Amino acid sequence: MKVVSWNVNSIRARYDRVLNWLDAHEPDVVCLQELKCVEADFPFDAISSLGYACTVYGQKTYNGVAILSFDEPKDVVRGFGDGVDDPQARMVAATIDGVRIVDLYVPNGGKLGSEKWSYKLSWYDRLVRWLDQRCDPAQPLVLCGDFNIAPTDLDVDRPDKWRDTAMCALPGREALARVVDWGLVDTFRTHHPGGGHYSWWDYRPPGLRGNDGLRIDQIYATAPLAERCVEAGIDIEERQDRPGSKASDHAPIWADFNWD
DNA sequence: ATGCCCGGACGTTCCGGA
Repeated sequence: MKVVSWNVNSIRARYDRVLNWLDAHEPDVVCLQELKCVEADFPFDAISSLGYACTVYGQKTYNGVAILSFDEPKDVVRGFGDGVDDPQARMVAATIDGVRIVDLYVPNGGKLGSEKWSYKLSWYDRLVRWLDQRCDPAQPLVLCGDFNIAPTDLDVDRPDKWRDTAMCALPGREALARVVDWGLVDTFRTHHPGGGHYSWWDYRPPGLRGNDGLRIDQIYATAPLAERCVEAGIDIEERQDRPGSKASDHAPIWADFNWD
């Protein structure tokens, strides 16, 4: 089972790229973030024609997540359902081929100390509560997406520049660590213990040209699944613009599991 | 100290992104 996570920065702006990439790689499960559209504007027909069922949680202009899968999605959940009044579409979950798939677009966090920063930290707290109450680390589960946190300085090209930002500041890293401590393994880090691997580069200079990257997209797995992860990677080629085709600011990341 | 580059929108500049 090949699982992909990709923040596409607008599914409509990335329409051709996403279709071509899916056609070329044929992953079993694809978790998309930042659709930036409501469900009615999602390209169901084109993606379905490649064989995928689409589980979409959309939102106008901002956010929006989706899980694409060859197998039928079961037990679909949109949002934490924790009683918090939160209109932002940042989480969707489904069970596919016996694996619980959880797709996240964690809030950016804005400036440290801002309202958005508080929202990000509380969102992480809600995630941990949801995992504790609704999921089991002894069962096969994938938790993936855009976490908007570089877990350690190994995941940052210029740690000094990014230290006091929402992507790297200690309270955020501690919040992410509490999620991981619930019972998760970082599939990429397991297979690539060294630094210098990133999944996001700002459009603005120095960006990709200057390799000012962060590894803020991750595919985590619980132990019974992580021990079956045979390889993981980042498709940095897809971060490159091509003639007439602009890239997302995030590269797709993937993990391959020996599962069925 | 800020913008740089993008995408989206009751657009003609703004907001949000990370």
